[in-house]
Amino acid sequence: MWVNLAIPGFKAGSCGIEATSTKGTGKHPVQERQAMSWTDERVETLKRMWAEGQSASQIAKELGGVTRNAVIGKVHRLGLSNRNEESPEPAPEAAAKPAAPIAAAPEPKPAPAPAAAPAPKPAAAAPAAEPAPAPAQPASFNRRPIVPAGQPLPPQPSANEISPETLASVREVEKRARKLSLMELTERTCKWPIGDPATDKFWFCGLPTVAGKPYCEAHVSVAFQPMSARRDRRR
DNA sequence: CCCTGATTCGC
DNA sequence: GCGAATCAGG
Repeated sequence: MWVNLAIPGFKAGSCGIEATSTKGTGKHPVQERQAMSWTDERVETLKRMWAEGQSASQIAKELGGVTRNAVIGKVHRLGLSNRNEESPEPAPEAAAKPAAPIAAAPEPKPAPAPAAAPAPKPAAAAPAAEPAPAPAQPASFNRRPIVPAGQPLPPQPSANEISPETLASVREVEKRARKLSLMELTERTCKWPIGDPATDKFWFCGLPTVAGKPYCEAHVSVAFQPMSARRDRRR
C-alpha cells in the first residue's frame, strides 16, 4: 500500500535536516530518513513533472512530504515559472493538445530523462510513470488477483461503438491519465479503468471528474451515449 | 466547494 | 533557501 503520504507528526519547520530524532520513534522505516529536502533527484522529478504539465499538488503528492505550496515555491525559485512560454529549445512535445494529431502512439510512457539519477521507480515489470501499487507480492507471483472493484467497472466500448473523433480524443487524454491505483481514487477522480487488470499495466484515469459523474470529461463521453447514437453506429 | 498558480515574508 | 499563509482566480 502506499505509505508516503501524510507523515503523521511531520511538520517541515523549515528546510534543514531536523537532525534531532524527533521522529525517530518506532515509525515505519519507510522512505523518510532526514526530513524532506530538495535533493537533486527530487528537483529533477519536480522539473520533469512540471514540464509535463502536472499540477503543483500532483507533484507534491508524488514527491511526498511536501505541500503544493512548497512545490510552487520551489518552482519559482528555480525560475521555471510559466511552463508556457516557448522554450529556447525545440518544444519537447507538450502532452496536452486535444483535437490534434491522432498519431498512433502505443506507448503511454512519459519516459523520464535517462540521466544519471537512480530512478526511484520500480524496475522491469512496472509502468514507469507511477510506482506500481502492488508491492506485497514476490515478483514471481504473476497473475495477481482480479482487482476488487469498488463498483462495477464500466463496459469498455468497442471501437466501433464510438466515433473516431471521440476515440482519438480519449486516447489523447489517457496519455495524461494520472494512473491512480484503486486506493488513490477519490470522489472526484475519474474512475475509468485503463489497461488490463491482470497485468501491471493497469490503472485508473484519475483526471478530474465532471461534476456529479464518476468519470472525467473524456470518459463521460464514451460512458454515456445517447441510445440513438449507439444504435446507429453498432452492427 | 473543488481546484489552480502567484506572492509575501518570517523563519 | 524554504514553505505556510495568503491572495487571486477558474
